Amino acid sequence: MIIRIESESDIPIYLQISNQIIEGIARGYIKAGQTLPSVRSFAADLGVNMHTVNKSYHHLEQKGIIQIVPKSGAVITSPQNFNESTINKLKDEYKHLIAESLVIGMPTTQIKELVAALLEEFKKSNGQLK
Amino acid sequence: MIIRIESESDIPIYLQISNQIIEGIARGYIKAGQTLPSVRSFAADLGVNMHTVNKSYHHLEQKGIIQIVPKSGAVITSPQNFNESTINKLKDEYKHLIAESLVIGMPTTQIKELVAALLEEFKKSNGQLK
DNA sequence: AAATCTGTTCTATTTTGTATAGAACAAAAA
DNA sequence: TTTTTGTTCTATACAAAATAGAACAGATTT
Repeated sequence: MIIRIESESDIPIYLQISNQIIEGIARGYIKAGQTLPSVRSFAADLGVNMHTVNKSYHHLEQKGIIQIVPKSGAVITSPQNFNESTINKLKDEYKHLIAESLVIGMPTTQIKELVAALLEEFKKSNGQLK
Repeated sequence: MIIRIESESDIPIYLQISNQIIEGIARGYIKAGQTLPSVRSFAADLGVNMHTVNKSYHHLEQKGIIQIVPKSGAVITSPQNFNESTINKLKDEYKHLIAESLVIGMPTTQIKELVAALLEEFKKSNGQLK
């Protein structure tokens, strides 16, 4: 799995890492039970600081996406027992994203089509999706 | 239109204001051609600094959602001629949001239903939606 | 015409977030 | 036993966010 860091981006590096890991899981490049690289080796690969990768991992753990085993590694968790607040935050993000789409003039049909197309794209990469 | 600021939130105040204005437009509470409150009066109402509201307005102007007329006011623009980068950023946000939803185990049907339900909710508030 | 209100611009300070750096610790793995 | 692991600590540097006060010039209201 390839991760690209854009230093010019307005998105913090630790979030760029988190987001691309999430996409990698959704696409099936990494699967539940597998382990992420150590913070030191990953940082060396990406050319960033160890603490930046560490922050990214803890960000993913807070979302319930990975589990950090002290002195061992970061393991992708199975999609289960995720907390309510994570789901509510996601729903709020959907609400705001749809609101903005409507405001800039996207028709409802186009929004539905965009979502359906993206879901198809992920399904294409990851056959195990429900 | 009522706007609530949560000081505990990790979302910056100026973004909370922007987001709720966008939702207000999507819901039809404010319509194209109408004017937003002055930065000073709005700031007084919300209990925040004038410059924070000013930042929010300029953020909305950059998105093409309002037009700031110097020495006059901030006017809601009609949904037209939006730049490509705004749309591409939106699509990227949809992609990441859907990826995260899939990772925490939401079935594709549930994602589609959530989007459809939110679209219905906005339609219910705003009859003029396409 | 005068007073008020408007967004703008400027300096200034405080707080928080981001990113890097280096060092040390204790436990797990090789 | 040596290496690797995540963790913790101090430290620095920079940027973003939020507040504050003042002043300006144009628009609006009285």
